Amino acid sequence: MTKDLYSIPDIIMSRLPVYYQHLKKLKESNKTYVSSEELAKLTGFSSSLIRKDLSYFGTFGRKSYGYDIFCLFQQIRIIMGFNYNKKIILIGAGHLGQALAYNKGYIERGYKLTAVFDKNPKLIGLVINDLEIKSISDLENYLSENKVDAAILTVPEAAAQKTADRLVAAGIKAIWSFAEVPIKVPADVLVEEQLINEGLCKLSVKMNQPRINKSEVEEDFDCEQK
Amino acid sequence: MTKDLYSIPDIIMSRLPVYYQHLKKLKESNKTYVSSEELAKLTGFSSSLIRKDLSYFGTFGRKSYGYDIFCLFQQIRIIMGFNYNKKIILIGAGHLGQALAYNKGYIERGYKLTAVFDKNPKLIGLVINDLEIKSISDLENYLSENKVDAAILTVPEAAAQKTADRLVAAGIKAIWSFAEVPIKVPADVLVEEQLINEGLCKLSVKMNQPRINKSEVEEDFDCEQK
DNA sequence: TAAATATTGTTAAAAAAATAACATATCCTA
DNA sequence: TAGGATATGTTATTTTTTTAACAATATTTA
Ligand SMILES: NC(=O)c1ccc[n+]([C@@H]2O[C@H](COP(=O)([O-])OP(=O)(O)OC[C@H]3O[C@@H](n4cnc5c(N)ncnc54)[C@H](O)[C@@H]3O)[C@@H](O)[C@H]2O)c1
Ligand SMILES: NC(=O)c1ccc[n+]([C@@H]2O[C@H](COP(=O)([O-])OP(=O)(O)OC[C@H]3O[C@@H](n4cnc5c(N)ncnc54)[C@H](O)[C@@H]3O)[C@@H](O)[C@H]2O)c1
Repeated sequence: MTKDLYSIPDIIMSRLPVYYQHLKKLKESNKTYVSSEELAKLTGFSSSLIRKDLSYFGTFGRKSYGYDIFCLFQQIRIIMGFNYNKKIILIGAGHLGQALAYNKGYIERGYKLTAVFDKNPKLIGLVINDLEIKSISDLENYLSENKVDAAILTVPEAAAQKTADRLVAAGIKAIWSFAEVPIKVPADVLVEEQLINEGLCKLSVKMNQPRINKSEVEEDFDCEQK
Repeated sequence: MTKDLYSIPDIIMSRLPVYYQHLKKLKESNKTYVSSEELAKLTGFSSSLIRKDLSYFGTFGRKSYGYDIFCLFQQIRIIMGFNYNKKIILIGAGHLGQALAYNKGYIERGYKLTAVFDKNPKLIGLVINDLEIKSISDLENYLSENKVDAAILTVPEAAAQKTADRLVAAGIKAIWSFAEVPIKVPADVLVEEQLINEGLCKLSVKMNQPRINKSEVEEDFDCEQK
């Protein structure tokens, strides 16, 4: 792998989780090889695009055979950094926070959940997924004593920015935020704003288009131009 | 709005939820207008791109002033179909299903949750968000008697495809799936696979790149080429 | 009211991404 | 072992997307 990966194009990066998902599934089948054509059928991307994407990272295929499913899967894990152990904490053990804590999707991606924090006294002390929920007031103390690579932010919108500020002040450099509000951080901190409702938006747009084209929509609500 | 919206380019569509999110926030400030330059600062897209995106749908701006925040927000709601009432059901009232049911993110997007189904007898009959959880065995019956536009799928991976098949057979034309496995449906059915862990993947990739470039990664696990 | 300023909508140019094409290599069969 | 079949990796072409530039127009200021 000779390529400088500092700058994986976003567009390629956005397809990696899709490849990952399909390879994970394929790995459990009795096949050992998969062709770019088959992957195209599964993913909806063209076979040409898939070969191009993969060739960005190296030469993984075998002519007239295709790609070794297991090896390609491992390579994608390396590219995405899943084989590297990272520590993560969760702030906000409400509905979504608990769902995420139990789900363990983070484990296969190389993250170990090391602490969970909340503000609600009724939650503090409860155990979810083998971790006792800590008081948010212990956050700074915990972070000063434990190296943590990233934080999951599942507090209510109103608390999101303030909590992010605290995390940043305490040295956190990567935040996975589920708050429905955009949060601001210094340039050296990574933030991924996970818009959970994005799929719902897309469905709505697609379901809506036939209506729009039939002009069934009244568009005016005293916002005329000029 | 004269443009045929059947084919909003995916790339534009993918930015609409971001505009929506920021406008929602701006709407609560004391500003009434916002310029493409300000939106650029907030969203990270270039001002030029923002003007181009918006001009795809119509002429919403006011020269030397910018965009009326409220009107633009409403226009985006119309484009995304949020002002149109849709009915949705939820299948799988586990951790994630319940979080979604309580969250109400669907309400502002024009969806009304009309029923929740699960398989677990311990859950059936419980009330979440004013809805009594029904038995999944009542699904077909319910759908034959009630018009439903879409379904949220939050059952375990193993049950995802089978459940999707049942939904399709019962006439559902749009599925918002959280299962971590790709599901197959006929061409006339819309599916949005919500990869919740995508943000975690992106964080991992970005956190990993300095390491990769320092070649700290051992890449071989008996997958050499040839 | 005229000049300076601001900001859109659109056109032109540049850059990026996707597709198509194909040369090359490997496999399989007869 | 020769010849057909298969499927990669890469190059060339096309298409899409983004950026840059700017003319047009409204607003603000002096
Ligand atoms: N639940 C969903 O399906 C969903 C979907 C999209 C987005 N979100 C977003 O995710 C976030 C959490 O949603 P939820 O449904 O879990 O809400 P929730 O109310 O169930 O949970 C929020 C938790 O955060 C805790 N909290 C509040 N302030 C805190 C603080 N300052 N420090 C630490 N903990 C604090 C609360 O005690 C609570 O336990 C919200 O921002 C929401 O908009 C949720
Ligand atoms: N929880 C998360 O954070 C998270 C993240 C990403 C993806 N997911 C995916 O979302 C899905 C649900 O996750 P979860 O954490 O809520 O799991 P969960 O086990 O808490 O909930 C699943 C629910 O589905 C019900 N169920 C099972 N089979 C069913 C069937 N045939 N018909 C109807 N209901 C059925 C179960 O009784 C249970 O209540 C899974 O596919 C998971 O991979 C979850």
